[in-house]
Amino acid sequence: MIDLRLLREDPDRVRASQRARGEDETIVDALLAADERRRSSATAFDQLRSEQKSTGKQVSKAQGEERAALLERAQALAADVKAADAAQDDAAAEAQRLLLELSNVVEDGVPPGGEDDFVTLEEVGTPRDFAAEGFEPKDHVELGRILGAIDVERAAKVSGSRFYYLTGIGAMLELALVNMAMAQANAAGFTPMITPALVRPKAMEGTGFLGQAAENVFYLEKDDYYLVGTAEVPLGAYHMDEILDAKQLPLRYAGFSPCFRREAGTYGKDTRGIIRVHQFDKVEMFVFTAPEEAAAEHRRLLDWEKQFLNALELPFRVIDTAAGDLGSSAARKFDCEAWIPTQGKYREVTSTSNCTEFQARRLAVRMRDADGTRPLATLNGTLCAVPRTIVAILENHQQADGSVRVPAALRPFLGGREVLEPVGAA
RNA sequence: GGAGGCUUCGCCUAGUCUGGUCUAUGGCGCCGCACUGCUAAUGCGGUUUGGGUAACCAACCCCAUCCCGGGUUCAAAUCCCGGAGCCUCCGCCA
Repeated sequence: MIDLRLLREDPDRVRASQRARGEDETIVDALLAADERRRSSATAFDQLRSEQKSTGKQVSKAQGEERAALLERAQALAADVKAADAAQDDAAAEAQRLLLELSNVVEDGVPPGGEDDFVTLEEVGTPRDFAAEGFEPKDHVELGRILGAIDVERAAKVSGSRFYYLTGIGAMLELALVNMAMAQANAAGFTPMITPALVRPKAMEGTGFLGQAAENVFYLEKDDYYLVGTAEVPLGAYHMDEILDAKQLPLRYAGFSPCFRREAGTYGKDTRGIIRVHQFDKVEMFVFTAPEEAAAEHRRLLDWEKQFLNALELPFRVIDTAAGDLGSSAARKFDCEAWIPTQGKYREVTSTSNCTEFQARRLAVRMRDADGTRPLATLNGTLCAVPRTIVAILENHQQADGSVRVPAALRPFLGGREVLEPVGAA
């Protein structure tokens, strides 16, 4: 949630932000009115309650007729207080409901527009020229079959579409990538974490996934649990309702978790292979830091993402996502998109968001320093989303015979292996 | 799944039986000040969080907050009901 003081003092900025996102801007005025009602009803309640308390105290001291009179007055007050309390609760709930609907205020410099209006910040590496090398690149599904690494057909039998088995070297490849990512994160000062994948509604709502993203969330109604779509949820909620000492900031966590996504509204998109799946594993970076540090930390997260992709020798580009394509919690988002040879385009493999104080307010995570107690900033970034990284590695490092070269940095995590060799058909 | 115990202002804790003086006790930690020939000891003061009010900052003041939500009552940390979390034991289980 955003700062109500900002909303009161500079509503135009919030309106402009909503407009840039392509979201409802009338909510700003509705919220301003609701906040006004909340405050006036709270003041009314406070006054009545104050009178009730002092009257109650007099009752305990009074005797005889005076006591009877006070009691009568106190009884009347009790009814008034009850009504005022209910009115206050209603007003507060309405204001809170609207506040939770409002997305984060976008950072200055974010490109306006929708999904296609991103700005490319840089291109790293050069896509291979397979024509010049004299062979047609195979896609990751074919390579996965040849290598005995990916089985989507049997996954469809067992779980339906958008599922996969990683088999043999494919399974080993996931473990190697995860270990490599964790090693890099640990070296950079992150605390490795293995997190819950089922969370309570509060954690989901606090991190901002029950708004526009809700349709992509798996929910276990019988138990009132949500399946997380990213470790961002359990990592962000980790310090829920806590006040962190500014001296221990920034707190950097690298969480490994399964991720579950319904992929509603993506019918027909990426139906082949493991680009878009209902379940995958990911190593996610998450940072709690002072708000004034957030923008710089965002760049650092991007640098760590680039470091990982560079270590895997993948050609990629970095884009500055347009306002309309931001998640509700994010003020700014950078995506790294790896080159996918058989698609002839760049596809998102990692993403880093600066959520400023938005999530921290919802989760009640605060910091204490010389300036007192105040909300802090949260940021997140993908270090390694396993399936898409595997796709990029297989396709970019494939050789004419269907084998795949292992990038040097990954070899120590694969027992020194330099090439993934085709296996006989299963 | 069954039985029991527990949850108080960072941590530990008193208070709950017997409702009002709880405006919540004490210790630890932390902050400030004083003092001693030094960053130790001692003394004094402060230290839940949120909202409102106020606005240069702050203080003062008011309300809420004793796990959460209801209820009883003029009045609830305290009594009643429901829920959550943690712990122990039994059962089951990777």
